[in-house]
Amino acid sequence: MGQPPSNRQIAALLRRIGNILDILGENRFKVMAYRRAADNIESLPQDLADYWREGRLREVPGIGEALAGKLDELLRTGRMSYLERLEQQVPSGVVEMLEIPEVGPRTARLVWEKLGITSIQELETAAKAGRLRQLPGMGAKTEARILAGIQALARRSHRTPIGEARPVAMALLAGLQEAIPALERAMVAGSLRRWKETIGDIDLLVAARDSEPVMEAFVHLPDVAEVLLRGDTKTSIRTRDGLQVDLRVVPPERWGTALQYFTGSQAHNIALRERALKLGFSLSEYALKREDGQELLCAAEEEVYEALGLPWIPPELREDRGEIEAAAEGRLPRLIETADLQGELHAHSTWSDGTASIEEMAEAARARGYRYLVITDHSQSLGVTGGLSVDQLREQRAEIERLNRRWTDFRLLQGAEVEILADGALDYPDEVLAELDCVVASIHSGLRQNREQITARALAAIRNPHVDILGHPSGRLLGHREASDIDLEAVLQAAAEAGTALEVNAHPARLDLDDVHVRRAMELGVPIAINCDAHSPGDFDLIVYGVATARRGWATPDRVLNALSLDQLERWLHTHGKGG
DNA sequence: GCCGTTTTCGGCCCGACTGTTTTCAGTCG
Repeated sequence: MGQPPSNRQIAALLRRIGNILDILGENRFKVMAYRRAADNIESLPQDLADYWREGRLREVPGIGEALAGKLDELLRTGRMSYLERLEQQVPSGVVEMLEIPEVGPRTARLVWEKLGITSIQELETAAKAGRLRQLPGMGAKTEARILAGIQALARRSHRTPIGEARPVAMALLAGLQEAIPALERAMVAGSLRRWKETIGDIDLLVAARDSEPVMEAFVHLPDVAEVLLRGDTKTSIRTRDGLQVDLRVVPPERWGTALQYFTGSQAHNIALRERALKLGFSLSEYALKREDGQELLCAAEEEVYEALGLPWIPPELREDRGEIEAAAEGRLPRLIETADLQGELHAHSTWSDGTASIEEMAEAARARGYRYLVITDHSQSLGVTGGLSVDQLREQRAEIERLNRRWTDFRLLQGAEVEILADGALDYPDEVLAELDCVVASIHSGLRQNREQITARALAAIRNPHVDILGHPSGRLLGHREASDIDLEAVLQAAAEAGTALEVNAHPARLDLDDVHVRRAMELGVPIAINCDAHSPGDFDLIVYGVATARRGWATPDRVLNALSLDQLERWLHTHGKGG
């Protein structure tokens, strides 16, 4: 039997069931149940197949008796007969239509039944020929919206990495503030405020008495390519590079409820509203409403949570992954903050593929208030990066020692980003690694090896007593390269045993470990290092992305290596993995 | 479909915007 399906594949199957049921007009709560289960499975840190093997499927939120039975069949046989039956009832092209913005289950079913349309291609042809407007409840405008939706889908079907979306959002906010200097408050909300690794669309929130001038200024910002909809409280535009941006304007006295609502996530909000109902409130973006209709306004977000008997919950945690329960029980973690960080453990210089000298990198780190910086240039086998030979490594040591005489409040350490070779050996011999202060071991080649091979490489590195940190463990590049097939659960278990740290690479194209595996690292007691993998002084600014990812994984400062003081760090580097 | 500090049955978040509507359906978040 082949490999069990991944969580993502299973989630996709359940979403497919949900979509087909939706088109067939099934009970919407049943549809939602499939989608909710899919979301929950996708955010599990371990393979669902592991839960299944241990008979713990029902422990996953959203999996009840019926779904457990279907998943059991899938994991036993590789098939799900229920889905196969459903697929015979609706052509796959009709299901695909749900991907089109503006097209939902009703529309998909309508064009299928009335016009016999069974693909996005046919839908486009029919729309262009003006045949959709003949359908009941449809007109020329709807037809045009659908056509625009099909084109938008072709232009941008994927989510945008946060590193691309965030600067766009900041520029739009700055543009608004410039156009309306008297703007009371303006903030990013939505998945961007939660620091999700990819962003579907950008949500902006503004407090103002009069929304009209704000909306007017917004649609005339230079980056706006198209106005999708325009109302009193909500306006949506598409930017020139295809990002959708929603702007909402609320009166200042309702800022708290509005910010809470527009920050999401949807799952968090639903859970919060259910809690509100139990307490006799109805919660919306405008107010908490009592059963007698009386409104309780919240100008600050804290007031919303307080009214529901909860402490304020950091946006990074708002995914309905247990944060509401933890808040209710006073168990919210004290999350790591950028200000906790004392140094950087992964930085390159001109000795390999960095753009700045060791001295420039050190001064930049020191200027940020860091107390230490580990220089980790590439090892010899990575030719394209100018990896260092053993001799060069020793020359570099002299340079670092010379520079260190300069400061009393700051220290350079010598490390290396040593390549984990295709056969699992490290790119420097042990006696060379032993001379280094801090060793980051990473995989840059052979990323397409099968699961056993690539996992074995990582495990060998983790168990080498000279290796302190496993760099960017999954090897993914958001939007460019999928994660390798590495078994991260095995990696985390081995790291817990060996006392080796795992990196949370802060580069917004990596964010690797990701949030759910950081969470698992916290459960297992695995230390993490939040690293910029800096190749220039400017890269130190990327730390915010890494800290946010760690926070999304419930990371606390006591588990973060570079939150240690220099003394503590040196002690840790000296003793870990050596039985000390 | 799931789920339970009232419920193993009867609930299941709440509202904006648009278009084609004489009062609402569909989509979205």
